Parts: sequence; C-alpha cells; structure tokens
Amino acid sequence: MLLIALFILLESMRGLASSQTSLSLLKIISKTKNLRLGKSIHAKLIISNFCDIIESNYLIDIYAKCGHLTSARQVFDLMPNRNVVSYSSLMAGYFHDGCPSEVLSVLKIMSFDELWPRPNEFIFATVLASCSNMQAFKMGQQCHAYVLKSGLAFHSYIRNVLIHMYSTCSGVEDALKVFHSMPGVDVISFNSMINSFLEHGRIWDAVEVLNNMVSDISQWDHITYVAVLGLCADSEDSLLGRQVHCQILNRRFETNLFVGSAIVDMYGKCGDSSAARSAFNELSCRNVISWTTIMAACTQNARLEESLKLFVEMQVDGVQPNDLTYAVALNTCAGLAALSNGNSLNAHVEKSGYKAHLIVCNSLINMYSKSGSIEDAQVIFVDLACKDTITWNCMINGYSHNGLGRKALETFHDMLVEEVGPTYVTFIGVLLACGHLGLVDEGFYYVNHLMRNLGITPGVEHHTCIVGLLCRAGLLDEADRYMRTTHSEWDLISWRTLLSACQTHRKFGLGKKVADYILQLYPNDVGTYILMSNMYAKANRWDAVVKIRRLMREKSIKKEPGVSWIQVRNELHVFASEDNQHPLIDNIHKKLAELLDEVKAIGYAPNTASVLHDVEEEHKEGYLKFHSEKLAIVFGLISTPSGAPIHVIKNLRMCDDCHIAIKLFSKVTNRKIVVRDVNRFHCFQDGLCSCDDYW
DNA sequence: TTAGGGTTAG
Repeated sequence: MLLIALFILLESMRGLASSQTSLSLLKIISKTKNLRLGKSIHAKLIISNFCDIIESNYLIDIYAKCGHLTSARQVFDLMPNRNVVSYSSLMAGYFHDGCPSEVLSVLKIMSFDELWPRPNEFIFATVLASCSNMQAFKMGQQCHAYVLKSGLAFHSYIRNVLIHMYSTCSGVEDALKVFHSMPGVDVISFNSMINSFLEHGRIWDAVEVLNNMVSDISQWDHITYVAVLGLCADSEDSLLGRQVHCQILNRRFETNLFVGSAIVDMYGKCGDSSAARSAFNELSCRNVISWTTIMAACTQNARLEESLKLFVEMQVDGVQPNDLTYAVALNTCAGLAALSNGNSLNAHVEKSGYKAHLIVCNSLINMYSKSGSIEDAQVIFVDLACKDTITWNCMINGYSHNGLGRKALETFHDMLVEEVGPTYVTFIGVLLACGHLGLVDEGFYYVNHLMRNLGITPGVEHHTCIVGLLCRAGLLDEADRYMRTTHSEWDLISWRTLLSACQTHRKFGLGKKVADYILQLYPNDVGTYILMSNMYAKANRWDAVVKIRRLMREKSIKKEPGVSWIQVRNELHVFASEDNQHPLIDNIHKKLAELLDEVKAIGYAPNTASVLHDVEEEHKEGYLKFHSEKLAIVFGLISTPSGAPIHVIKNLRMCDDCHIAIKLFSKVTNRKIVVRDVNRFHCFQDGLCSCDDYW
C-alpha cells in the first residue's frame, strides 16, 4: 500500500519541482530505506537541476542506510555547500558499513570546510563509536575532552557512547567513572555498564549494576534481557536463566532475534543443550547467528554429530555461514578428529574468502593439530602474517599434544621474541613439552618464576603437568610429595596421572596407596579400577586382579567398551572390540593375521599379561587380536592407497600390546599411523611412536 | 534532515 501511495506521489511530481513534495517523499523513503524509490527521486532532482542542502542530505542518508556508500559519497562530494547534517549522515553510513577509519577522515574534511560547521552531538556520537571500533583510545580521549569543553557531554547519547568507548579501549574502571559522573543515567547506560563488566569477566560487578538498575529503571528493554541472559550464561546459572526466559516470554521479547539467540546461548553455556535445542526450534526467525549459536551449544555439550548436521541444515535453509560459523564447525571436527570433514571445510573457507579471518585460521590450526595432521597445522601457522595469542597457543599446544616437545618450545621462544604475551593456556602446552623432553628444572622454572613474574597464577592444569613431568622422569615419590605439599584443587585427572605412572614404572606400593586415596574421593571411578587391575596384572598378582574385577561386579561398575573409528572417503567406520559387524570383517581378519605374522618375524610377541586372568591361556592372544584400534587400522590399510596416512580415534587409553604391534605395523607397511586415544596422540612411523612409549 | 547500548568463536 505504502509503495503504491509513493508511486502516485512520484507521478504527481512529474514535471514539477515542488520542494515540499520531494522532501515529504524523501522523509518516507529514509524511514523505509527504499533504495529504488530513493534512486527515482534522485533522478528527478538531477533532471530538475535543483537540489538544496536538505534534499542532498536526505539522499546521502538514504544511500548510506541502504549500504550504497559510493553513491552517498558522490552526492556529498558534488554538494557546493554542506551543513553538519551532510557530514553526520555520511559518517553514520561509513560507521554502519564497517569503515570507522573513513568516519575519522570525513571529520578531517569537516575541519577544512570553509563554512566551518560546528560538530554537534550527532557527529561525536558517531566519531566516538568509531574510536571504540578501532580501539583508538588516544583519539577517543581527545574527543572526550572536546565534548566536555563544548558542553556536548551532557547529551545522553554522548555519555553512553563514552561508556562504550572506555569499556573497549581502556578498561571498565574508566567506563564506570563516566557512568557515575553524570546524573540521569538511562536504560542504555545501565545496559552498557552491565555488558562492560561481563566483557571483562566481572560477573559480580555486573550483578551489582543490575541490582541498582532494578531500583532506578522501571522498565527493562530487550537489550537488558540480552545482557541478563549473558550474565546467566557466564555464571552458568540455569535456574535464573529459566526465570528470565519466562519473563521474556511474558513480555513477548522472544521474537527479537538478538534475544532469541541469547536464550539459546544461555542454555548451551549452562550445559542444557536440550533446552537450547528447544529454544532454537521455537525461534520464529533464524539468522546466521542463531544457527551458529545452536551449533556452538551442541559442540560445547558434546553433541558433535548434531552440530555438523545443523551446519548442513543451515545451508539448506538458505543461510550462508560466516567466519564464526566456520570456527564452530572446525572446532566440532577437531572434537571428532574428523579430518576429511575438516579438509572439506578448509576448501570452503578458501572459496568463501574467510581464510583471511584470523579466528578461522586459528580454528584450522586447532582442527588439524587435534586431528593428527600437525604438518597441515604448521603450514597454516607459518603462512599467517598476523598472529594473535590464540594462534600461538593453538600451535604450541598442538605440537605438545602431538609429542613434538622441541618444536613447542621453539615456538614458545618465537612467541616471546615477537613480544606476544603468553597466557594461562600457553603454559599448559609449554609444561607438557617440558614433560616430553624430560626438562624437569625448566618446568619448575616456568611454574615458579616465569609464570609468577608475568602475573599468571598456576592452576591445577599446570600443577598436573608438573606431576606428569616428574613421573615421566621416574621421580614418582617426588611427584607424590609435590601433590601432597602443593596447594591446588587436585582433580581426578591429576591423581590418575600419578596412578598411571605407578603402573608404567611398576611402583606397586605407591600405586596401591594412590589408588586407595582416589577411591576414597571417587568411589566408582572405572579408570582407577582398570589402572589398578592392569598394575596387578603386570606384577602377575592375579589374585588381586580377580578381587578388583569382583569388586567392580558387586558395585555394578562396567568398563566402557573399547571403540575406535576411522573416516575413509567421507564415511565414518566404527569398530568395537571383537566386532564382527563390519561388511569387510573377513578381509580385515585375513589381513590382520598376515600382518601379525609379519611383525612376529621381527620380534613382536603378544603381550598376554594385559588380558584377564580368567581367560584361558590359549585364548588370550585371540583377545588381543580383536582390539578395536587394530581392526580400524587394518581396515584403513586395506581401504586406502599405499603410502596414505591412517588416522584412527579411540575412546579409551591404548593398551600396551596394541602400542607395540602398531609401531611394527607402521614399519612393515611403511605407513604413518596416527591414533588419538583418550589422553593423547600417538604418531607411529618407522617403528617408533611420538609418545616415546610413555602414555 | 543526522546519532547510542545487544546475540555466535578459538
């Protein structure tokens, strides 16, 4: 209806140059952002050879709002005289088009304007917002000084944009000063302040602002709800989140796209992926962000296959992925070690131009290093001209997890040379590398000196690395003492690290003590029972093994069945131990028998000690034969061209026998075999493993 | 005639 009315008006203008009519039309077009009509009016005005400042300003505004900055700039450049609105309209256009630096260059042109239009609150609102986007703190401060002197600082728009500028460019304290400096803060100031605290990880300060807001502001707007949902997500408070969700439904704010995505995100971060999925299904409208949010919610909650399915559904729905969607999808592939999916995503990223985005490259490095293709991760890393802390962390941790300790430490050294500040995460990779290389003193130097000098408090992950480092060096009593004397929130992983070392180093006395202690804290931990059982089997203490098995039966503790999977030509093949389901199982068994004969000839002897005592001696070898990783690897060998690397993932820790056998498989088949078990990567090549037989 | 705060990632 509106369009028809506009056309009638346009027709009535034919042959006329009524300024009043064109202004009325321009006003409506500016509101409705109708580019086609805007162009028609523009043409009429050119033909009539008359276009005053206000009409030109409207044209700039229309073109700018429709994202046609070249046309907006053309109108602006051809104006014989301009006023402050001409400048502010063009600046707002550049700002919304993602070109904050252009905003500042227009400000420069403005200062040379002979008519010297005085910059007003509209100009500074946009200039300060641009400073925020560009992290141009000095410029932002200068603008702050100007608006204070000129009295413009009392406009609520200016105050709010100043809060945002300080929050992004300097710190939350400066933002807070602006917030408290002037009376009459509005809902936007409160929203900005809450978000500012949340961005800086200060949840309780955000809660305090929210409490003050309850008494000062009677009505929250939809952005307040987005901020409060962010607060629930950050504090993982799903109960409060649910209450807020109910309030949103009462006020019918859930139809807002931002609110809708924030609800999905809140449930995802609170660990309730089912509620996230339901909230997503209820959304009346979905954009790339809502899709990316639900994918992230699934990935964060281990629903990895579902996340990749959503990625496909999203595109079927006509929504194109953006850089963050690719980052989530690649992270999902990393979780699944789905190298071929990751490779195809890499190709899409190249085609779509998102390879220029650092977060995508960081995710590619992460995906490749977690999928056992550390060489591909390295290629991307080396090619990257601009790296951030996360890039360095991904590469250092990638090298460490793949057993390349020396490379990890070299990269850490390069990071320091490039003057990129290491973080909490960096030192996890660095300490793991020290563990691989047996650098005990260096490990202690990093934890006790360098980290503390940099103001990073070592956490349980770092202390666990030190335990691993001592264990690997055979210093188990020191590791035990370290755990008992160092104040840390030791968790199951830390204690299992020590127990596992006791098993490897055959320190049965200490192992028994540690296992008893773990079972006091975690009475039903399957991993501890299995490690104990393996430990006693190694000591030929079959009576103890039987006792543990009986105890497990009594407590109904079941060992998770071993499962391995391999992707061949985009298809996932899953193998369970003693599995006969695969269509090629006969070929797999035949090839496995041949291979075992071949490796026996060069020294392989089945390690039957790791098989249960209650299995007859002559059947023990058979049990070992059918471990899931052996089946998956042999399937890989017969299904891929010679020389192609084999990538297998296993849900449990690899057993000693498989480790020895696979080392020799890599030698006799001349293949690189990468196995990601529940703890680490094993890269088998030429009869050796990257873990140096310690895992 | 022109302006502000908000959802997704590693």
